[in-house]
Amino acid sequence: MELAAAKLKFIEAWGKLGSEWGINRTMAQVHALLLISAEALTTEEIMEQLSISRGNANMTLRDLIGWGLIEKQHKAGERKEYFFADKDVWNIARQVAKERKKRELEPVLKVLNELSTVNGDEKDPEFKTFQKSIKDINKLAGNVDKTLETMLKADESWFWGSILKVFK
Amino acid sequence: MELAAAKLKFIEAWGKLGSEWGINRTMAQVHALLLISAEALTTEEIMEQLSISRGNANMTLRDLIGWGLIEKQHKAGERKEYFFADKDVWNIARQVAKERKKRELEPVLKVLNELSTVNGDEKDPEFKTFQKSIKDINKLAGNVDKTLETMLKADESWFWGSILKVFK
DNA sequence: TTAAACTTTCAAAAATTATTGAAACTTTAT
DNA sequence: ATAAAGTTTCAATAATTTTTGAAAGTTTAA
Repeated sequence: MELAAAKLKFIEAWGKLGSEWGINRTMAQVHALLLISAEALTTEEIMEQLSISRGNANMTLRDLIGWGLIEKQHKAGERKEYFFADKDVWNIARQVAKERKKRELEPVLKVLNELSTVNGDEKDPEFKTFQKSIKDINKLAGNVDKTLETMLKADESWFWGSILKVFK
Repeated sequence: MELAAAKLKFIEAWGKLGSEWGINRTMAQVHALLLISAEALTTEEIMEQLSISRGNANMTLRDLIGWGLIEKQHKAGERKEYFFADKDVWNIARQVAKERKKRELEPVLKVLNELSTVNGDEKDPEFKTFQKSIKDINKLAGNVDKTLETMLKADESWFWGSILKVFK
């Protein structure tokens, strides 16, 4: 396979994975494009390579900056803005984990904690079932949260080394 | 808060989380409803409690069975089908992990492996960048895959015990 | 059989989400 | 000042995803 074809295939696969996990397809594709580009790209170049409009490109780039996955770059003597992606895959994973934890896991943990204080008739099977499910989900979510917390601070080789060694 | 209000709140929160993670909101809500119900419910009851149509309820229940999260139950001397959810939260987590691994992670790993065999000019920065990103993502995805593989076979307390002990 | 009870299907409609593109805005150089 | 270069906004449109509901299908009991 040619490099050009391989790039397209990667961009497509990354976009599909993103959309399956609740990340806008275009956003995942722009990220993929920048991730495999040696050079920073302009909005024009991104628009052209992915056949998307200026408005879409602009909003998507803004979102990616908001996710901490790409940055603007200014080249000396040039008006245009260039964009480049952090190429460190472990940083990317941590950044995504950090944002999704904050935006999605934490609000749910908050609700679960509220719901675990609800009290009712201990003899009512409906109440008991509710209480147990909430408690169990809360425990699981708490463990996920702690693991993510560790991941956010950890060095890649230490993190996987520790996990995979235990699991052998 | 009343049990009834708490149930609604949980169903809403679970639906929202699902939709943020690429799972149809209604499917997550039906799952939530069955998870906190002590008794198995009929299609009628689910339709009524969530205000959804018969067609939607039927398709969603079929999907949930496909994900291995709920089962049909037949009560002696009754025509109607009842549905109930596995209440073991660790089983649920493993079942979701298993399905998403199969449906989403594995196809991506396949593409990444193909892409890591692409060859090109070792002096071309574009090629080098592509190659390195693919290699790094592949390694990360492989580690995630191994961890999920362990999780699928593991007992809950052993799994979290091992992880959280290492992380202290 | 047949008819009532129940389940499934799927084309059409509704709802949601993503994208466009042109106008407004900002910055820089002269 | 002003005009060119570049960026941002957002209402309108398009694409996608979800839901409906009625018809077709199935099962059971009499």
